[in-house]
Amino acid sequence: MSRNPDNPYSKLERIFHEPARLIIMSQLLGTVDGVTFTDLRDACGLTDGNLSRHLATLERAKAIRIDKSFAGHRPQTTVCLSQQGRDDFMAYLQALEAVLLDAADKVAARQGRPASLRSLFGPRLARA
Amino acid sequence: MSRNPDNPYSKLERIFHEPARLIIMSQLLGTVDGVTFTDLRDACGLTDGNLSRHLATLERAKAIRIDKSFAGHRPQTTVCLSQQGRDDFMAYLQALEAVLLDAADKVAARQGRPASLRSLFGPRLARA
DNA sequence: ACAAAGGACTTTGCGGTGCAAAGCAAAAAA
DNA sequence: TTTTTTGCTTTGCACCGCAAAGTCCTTTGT
Repeated sequence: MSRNPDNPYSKLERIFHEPARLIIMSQLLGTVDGVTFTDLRDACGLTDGNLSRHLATLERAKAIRIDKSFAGHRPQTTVCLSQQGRDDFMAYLQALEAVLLDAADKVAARQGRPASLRSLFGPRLARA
Repeated sequence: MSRNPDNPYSKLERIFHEPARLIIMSQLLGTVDGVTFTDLRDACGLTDGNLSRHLATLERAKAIRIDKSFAGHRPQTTVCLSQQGRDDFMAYLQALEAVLLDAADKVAARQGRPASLRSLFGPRLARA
């Protein structure tokens, strides 16, 4: 990875390339006003400790904002995607797509047929 | 990730989810008779040490076979995708695709337009 | 009023791993 | 013969994901 850092794989930002953070970011992608800690935990199927740690990591990278307030008398943490986080994550997703297309090409070439994501990965792309 | 292990993200096999191994497997996907250590190293842009370690990991997972022979008087390591490795990696790629589609849906929903991978990630998918 | 239970997180400990640098053995070059 | 190059493997360390434990407050019995 170090010798030619201009391939699509080198753009796979480590910060997002972790399954737990991938799912966190995907959840946040669908929101406008952020999500509470507990909702996010349940939606992602993560343990409290895990989510806490990953959120800290994402906050350090300025991908999210973490607002602490109260709901009634209980503490309530709200997680919100930052604009930079949204932009960076979209860039990461595009890099992922490039990786996928590259692999699809390889398989197609080996089988001597034209590259076709649909026939490689099934009919789901028909929706696009 | 531990609470509901039935989401597409939980299928992102760690063994393949490492950028270096992702590129290694993608390279192998295009081959029939395997690749030499040095060719693979150059194609992937990895250092010797790095490639060696990742190959050992992939071999332990039975994703590849490593054949050692001689070319003339020099040692020559040939790396070959196993059938299981090919199958498992294809499954991983499908999981990746599901993640991508999920994210695309989230973005589309937030913007109030129908899900469309093409418009999210650019025109490259038009080839499919 | 007091104790026990529950909620909302955070911190700790550790096993695993990616990476670069160093090491090694054989062959080719000088 | 000494040096350099080739073709790898091993070592060391710093980082990191994860589960378990801990903290602090609130609510619910009794």
